[in-house]
Amino acid sequence: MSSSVITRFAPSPTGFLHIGGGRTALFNWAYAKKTQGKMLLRIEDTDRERSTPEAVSAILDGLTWLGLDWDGEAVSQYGRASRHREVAEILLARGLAYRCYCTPEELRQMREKAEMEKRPVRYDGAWRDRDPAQAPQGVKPTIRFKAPQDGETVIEDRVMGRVVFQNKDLDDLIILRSDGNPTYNLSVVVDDHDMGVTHVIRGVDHLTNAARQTQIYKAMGWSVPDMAHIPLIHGPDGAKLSKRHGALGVEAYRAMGYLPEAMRNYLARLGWSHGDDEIFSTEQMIEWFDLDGIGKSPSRFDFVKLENLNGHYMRHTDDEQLVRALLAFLPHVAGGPEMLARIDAPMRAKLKRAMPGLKERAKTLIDLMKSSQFLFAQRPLALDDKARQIIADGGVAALEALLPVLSQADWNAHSLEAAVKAHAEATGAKLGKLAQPLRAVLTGTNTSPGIFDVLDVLGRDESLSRIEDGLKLS
RNA sequence: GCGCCCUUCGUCUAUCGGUUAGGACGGCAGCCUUUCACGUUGCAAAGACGGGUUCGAUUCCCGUAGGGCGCGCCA
Repeated sequence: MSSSVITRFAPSPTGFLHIGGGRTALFNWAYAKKTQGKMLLRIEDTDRERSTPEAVSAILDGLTWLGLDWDGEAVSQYGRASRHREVAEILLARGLAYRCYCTPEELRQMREKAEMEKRPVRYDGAWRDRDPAQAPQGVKPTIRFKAPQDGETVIEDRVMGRVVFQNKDLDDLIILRSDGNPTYNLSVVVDDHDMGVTHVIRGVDHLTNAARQTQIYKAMGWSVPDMAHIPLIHGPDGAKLSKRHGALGVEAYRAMGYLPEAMRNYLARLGWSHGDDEIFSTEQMIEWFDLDGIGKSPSRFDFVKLENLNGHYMRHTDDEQLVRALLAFLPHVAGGPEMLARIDAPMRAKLKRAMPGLKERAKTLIDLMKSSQFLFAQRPLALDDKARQIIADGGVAALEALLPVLSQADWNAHSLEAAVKAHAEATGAKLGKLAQPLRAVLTGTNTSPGIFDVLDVLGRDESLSRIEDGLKLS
């Protein structure tokens, strides 16, 4: 009994994997995992004009980065064209399809006329019942599906519910182009059937196609898979996703410093819910995932929330893993390779030791990259405006007093803190008045991890030298 | 224009006829504090509108408005 679930992700390789596609893939993947079924990957490359191998690898990379895998080899839809043609011929032979000799130009005029007269834009079925003997010379025909003209086509959608289309609103679509290549709606049906797909999970933009595809399934006598049409993701302003918003390839999210596990969590929560649960591991998501939990309304992409979630994942990632994530991330971001070049073994060790303080303050890997700069900085440090202000604001005196205190202390965060606090008490100085000047000369900025951790990680020699550099500034 | 779909705090959402309409992000205020964060406490914030059905509607039905998707020899 092989009643197990088979889903598929079927992107067309005309560009990168955008965020909506990523979520569709995630849902297909999660559902397959949840049911211990399979998720297949099929590249819908029947449009030879627009499909590119670069796009195929971009999509594969994107999926891989997101942590989504698929069963078996990615299937090229174009590679199955002869089977699609075969099915078109079967339909033709059974009288369920016919040759249409309209030229593209004629069709264009038909559409324009309909639009001008404010009539529905549909193929008029000119060749549906016409004698093929009347075929004009020199026109290569297309093959059109002979769609039912009466009654209705019903889709029992797992997300949208029961959706009814009147057959009179659906015209005879072309299933085989005049050049002999199949079109999308035919290919999808044939492939999903042949590949044993049991559940089709895709964007609502395919809802109308679902009706036409259902008609083809029925014409072939094939059983129709379960369908789940998920709502689209809009930009933050509610409008369509644009380049400025979320219509970025998933690799752009990688370059923005988001962790794949955070992306998975965020994307899952966008349109799908399991009660009030907000943060869950991928394992938990798989366990909980179900088509019933998918909402019907479109959602907006919210970078702020993504950032918050990402920050949560960063804080909860262990130091060694985060160092690795950062190192793996650097090649993908501007300035990253240069930074990577400076990270030798001792520097990597420092980075890891500083990580607990660093990750507490970072929402993205970009933040981490920036906030760890002080570790790599070459003496004498360039101070930013705020750091200069602190030095100018009585910072020099504080540093002068602190220098002997520090140089006599044991060099670890605990002892250094004790020494500085004792000094503060003895002199009546506020700790902040001592910590900020130290932060300024040690990091060149006014924000950093806890100052005693900074001293510790930097080490005695480097720290004292940076302080002395600072004293020379005045 | 035609067809289909959608509509709860600013955003993501819970609710599957009876709740003070809950949670999360963000916002505001406080606490914590060596900066920034983190953490923590509290506050403000929603059922598009109009009709039904019902003892009772956010929830079911109809309409209106708004939004989205589709209408290719693209996928």
